[in-house]
Amino acid sequence: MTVFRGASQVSLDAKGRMAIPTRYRERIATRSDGQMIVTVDKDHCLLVYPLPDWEELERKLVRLPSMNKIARRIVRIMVGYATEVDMDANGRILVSRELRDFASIDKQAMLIGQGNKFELWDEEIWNRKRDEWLNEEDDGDLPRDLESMSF
Amino acid sequence: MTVFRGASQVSLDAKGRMAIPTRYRERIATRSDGQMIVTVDKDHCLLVYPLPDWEELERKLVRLPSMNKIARRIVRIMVGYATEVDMDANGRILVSRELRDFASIDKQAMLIGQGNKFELWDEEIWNRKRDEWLNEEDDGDLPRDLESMSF
DNA sequence: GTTGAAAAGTGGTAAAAAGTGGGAGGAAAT
DNA sequence: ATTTCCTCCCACTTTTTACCACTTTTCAAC
Repeated sequence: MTVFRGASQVSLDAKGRMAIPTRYRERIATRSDGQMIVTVDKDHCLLVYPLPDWEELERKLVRLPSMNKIARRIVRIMVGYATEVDMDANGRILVSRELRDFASIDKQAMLIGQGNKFELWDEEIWNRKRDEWLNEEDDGDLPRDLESMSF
Repeated sequence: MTVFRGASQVSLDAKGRMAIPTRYRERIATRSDGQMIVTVDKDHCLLVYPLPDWEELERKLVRLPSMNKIARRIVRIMVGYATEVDMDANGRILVSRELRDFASIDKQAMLIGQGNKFELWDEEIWNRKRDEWLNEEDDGDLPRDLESMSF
């Protein structure tokens, strides 16, 4: 299965409409007839899934043990904010005000391909976080597999 | 398998197009029909892979433990920026604005052969860093294998 | 050393594709 | 019933991309 990858600068218009970069459109149209789910992430960005991929994840989420506090919270938030959107004739999706507010997305955003989904960040926040992450990476424990990996 | 080696000064035009040095072209055309992936490195340069080599690495990356923060970040950034490019009829690839911005690449750059991939640096930054690296004292621990190696 | 030919580098252009904004029609709410 | 909000569609603008053409360099032969 092909994966989504790559970073694109995207802009949202006054109505909250966002154009999906062309290189992804055909894949999305094929996979889910343009139907996607947008929800929130604990890092305060948004997540964008083709509908079937979301459904698969959702099935796993709702099966998590209800007694576990952390699991409950994640499920509550992710399922709670999950919003179905459709690509319009111009390849745009409408991102609701609630979701935009959650992620502090105004006009300029970054759409980041992450395998079976996208992350959507306010552009400024993305750039700042990215540089933080790159600078922090030198300390802390690396997973064994990563330590021995050559890029 | 042949490896990429050697440093080449390359220039990008106003559109971000960069000519791959001729000596590499045939190898790339053979290996991946001209398809390559450009992504970012934590040292703020770009990495350029023939598509199959990238895919192999990507498979390893996405298998890293999701719960590990550092691994998550590296994957997020490397996959997040990975952009597919094709050599055009003149042996050039188009480096997107996002990637050029990340690595501060303007007109003049250095393409550094590094085995199965290339590094791409802004020329000025490369020259400065290179001198820094050469002047740095040999402090810190060397890997065992390096200590005992004779050049 | 000079000339010629071929290959590589570089920039431009035109057609096509994508991005963007606006408005009309309809639904929902008050 | 009127107003507001949404959604879908249309049209215009901008960007992208593929192709072409010209310049420069390289290499070889004389």
